[in-house]
Amino acid sequence: MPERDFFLQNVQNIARSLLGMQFVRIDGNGQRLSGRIVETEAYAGKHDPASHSHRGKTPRNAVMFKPGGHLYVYFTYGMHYCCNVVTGPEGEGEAVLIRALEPLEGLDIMIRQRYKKVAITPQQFKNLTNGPAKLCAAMGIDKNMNGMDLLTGECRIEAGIVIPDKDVIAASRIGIRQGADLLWRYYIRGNEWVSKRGEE
DNA sequence: CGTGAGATTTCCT
DNA sequence: GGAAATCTCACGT
Repeated sequence: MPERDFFLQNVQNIARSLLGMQFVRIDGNGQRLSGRIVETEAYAGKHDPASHSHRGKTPRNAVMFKPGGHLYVYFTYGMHYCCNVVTGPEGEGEAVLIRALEPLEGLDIMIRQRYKKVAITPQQFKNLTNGPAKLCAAMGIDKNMNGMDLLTGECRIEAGIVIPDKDVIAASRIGIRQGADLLWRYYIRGNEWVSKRGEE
């Protein structure tokens, strides 16, 4: 499991390094829910027009200004939660959005939390964690987990497999207008769980 | 399989 | 007032 220093690096380095690592949550019953991180996006501080922190601190984005290694969970489109790993020193307002996971442990619990039932179709299984709001639903992440420290909490990052540079694709971030020219979205080439794949 | 409407909070203009 | 770091469902192909 990474130390604090890992989360104080440059936000783009961390977004790329998180590919292949595991995002783990220990739920209220002590069950491990986990997935391999296969897609991320870097959001920088005040100079990144697409970042929530671009216009300064508000009640919603306050956690982004904590030191790296905290969890920033936001509510969006009136419906969904998305989760980020805060990066950089305190006050920078940088974070990495976790956009997609390849599910590894606790699949039955994830399926129940996302679909409220046990039996699902193959199409529903494909949609379990291939998007930022989908993986939050499956992992049971909501506003109660906003601000949690990943180094001590029930939610953490663990070492996984190493992804070589030739298998990392950098692309434009999804769902934004400002800053669309920056290639700050990273994903694993050919991975079936990536939300939107381009040329591979 | 593709397309389009709807759900409905937070923050900015 | 309206867009936003999204997803689901209905309906047509």
